[in-house]
Amino acid sequence: MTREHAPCTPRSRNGRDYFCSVELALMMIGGKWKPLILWGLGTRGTLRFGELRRLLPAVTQKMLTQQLRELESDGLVLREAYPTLPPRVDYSLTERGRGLLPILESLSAWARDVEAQDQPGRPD
Amino acid sequence: MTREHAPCTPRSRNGRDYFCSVELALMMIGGKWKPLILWGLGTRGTLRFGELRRLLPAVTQKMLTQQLRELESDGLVLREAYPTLPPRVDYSLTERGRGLLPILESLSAWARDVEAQDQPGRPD
DNA sequence: CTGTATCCACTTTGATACTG
DNA sequence: CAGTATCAAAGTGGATACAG
Repeated sequence: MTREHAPCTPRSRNGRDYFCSVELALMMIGGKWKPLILWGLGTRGTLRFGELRRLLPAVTQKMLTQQLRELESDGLVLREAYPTLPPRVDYSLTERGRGLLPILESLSAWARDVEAQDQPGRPD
Repeated sequence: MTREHAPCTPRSRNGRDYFCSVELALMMIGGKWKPLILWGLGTRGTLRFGELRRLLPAVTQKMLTQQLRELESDGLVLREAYPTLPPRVDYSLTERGRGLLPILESLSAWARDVEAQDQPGRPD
């Protein structure tokens, strides 16, 4: 690590301040349910709102809507609404969102190592 | 993405529930100032408490102590206290903490792409 | 079916003062 | 120097009811 990869200059996005790019990334994926949502959309592809709800029963409707809105406004998730009756809304990952998946997998692998170290003899 | 890399089985750590390993990782690095602290220790090596304070002036003393305690109890940061007068405490990354650095760099690179796309003509 | 709106509990963060 | 204690402010999440 000879170069400075993440300059710590104060910046701001949507009114929230941050100092390094890692913080920005965490602002976008750090919501309580966002990793789960991203993972769901990443592994299953396009999902309707109701399908997401059934996939993540622990998430209340309010939070699911809210987190999806934030993911959408950060350009990670694409929302496509069809003004039919009853209404139908499809959610999927954008290119930007898909670019995050390999990193989430690395994070996941790292965390699974941590779990394995903390609880030896319970490899899965 | 043909395999399921992060099984979404409910688990718990320190009394907090989570469902996938990515969430666990976010629990450990998702604190408001943790990325900054990890980055500081990653790029500068061992730092005393006061050096960290000067490096991160925006972080209050209370928060710095608190986040360091959590990083320590998650095994990411090593705390070495010398009972001298005045007291002296050194902080550094553990092996586990260092394992996170390449991933933080990927996250950082991804976020800088996002910044570049959002604000064309301001590459840095 | 896919949302909003409201209210409340809980948690997190900050400001300030004090200590070994 | 490196904290701890306390209180107040702000943010977050959940339950419930209602709407197009």
